[in-house]
Amino acid sequence: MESKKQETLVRGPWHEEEDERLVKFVTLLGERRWDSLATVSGLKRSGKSCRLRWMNYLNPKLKHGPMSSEEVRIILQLHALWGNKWSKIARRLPGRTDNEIKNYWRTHFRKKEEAQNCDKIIDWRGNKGEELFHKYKETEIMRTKVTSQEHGFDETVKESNQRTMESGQETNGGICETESFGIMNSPYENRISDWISEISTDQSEANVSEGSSSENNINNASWWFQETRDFEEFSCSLWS
DNA sequence: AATGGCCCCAACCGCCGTTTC
DNA sequence: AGAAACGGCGGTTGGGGCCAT
Repeated sequence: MESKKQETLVRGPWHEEEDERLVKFVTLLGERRWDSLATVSGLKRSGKSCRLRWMNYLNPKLKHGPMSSEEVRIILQLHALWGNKWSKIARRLPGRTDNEIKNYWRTHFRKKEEAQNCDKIIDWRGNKGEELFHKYKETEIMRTKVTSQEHGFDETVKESNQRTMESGQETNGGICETESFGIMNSPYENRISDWISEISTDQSEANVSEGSSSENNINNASWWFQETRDFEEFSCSLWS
């Protein structure tokens, strides 16, 4: 039974229609119970796969674009503090995913660290690579002093930023300011927004236009949907 | 123009902790 | 209380695209 279910699952890259459908159902049902969502949506994907696609790509809160030097600085500092705790680091970088940060780190820093044994880094982006990496190593040393993780992070970064300011180097004064990063208004985000507005303005159309299986899926969804929360609440939790 | 190597990143895997029944 | 389902996490892989030759 389980193996038969596995056989029918689609794997590999997502197609546009799948993305649209996933966005539609996440908007409707919320970011939870991914297995149920996968079943109900009619997507031949595992719940895990749906969750991953949403979390790493489709979520409109995500930024899509190159890392800013400020983000890179934060990644370096936090990696020095926490090591490969990508999800933890990602929580400090609104709009960035653990996967993205992990990939970024591996691409830009891991080899350099290995190759140069932490002593020096080439100017990887034609701007403050060496300075950033120096700060990273500084912070890494400071990590050894940290006893409480959460407390340690806050205090260490404050100290680090304080020192940076005192030495007259450029800073924005702290990690909290990443909250103010703007979401890039890419064509991609516009498309997502379009899909979402389509959903919220014409949900009934989905029942009619998407064929009988989808109709059943949406009908199946409604009972579960009503059991949990109303649409307003979902909207708030998702998009605010 | 062909091709081989490298880089980047989306997606998958396996494990583990948490939640639900 | 315990089993099953679910969700989160870090590591790994595979393929597409770019670039040098």
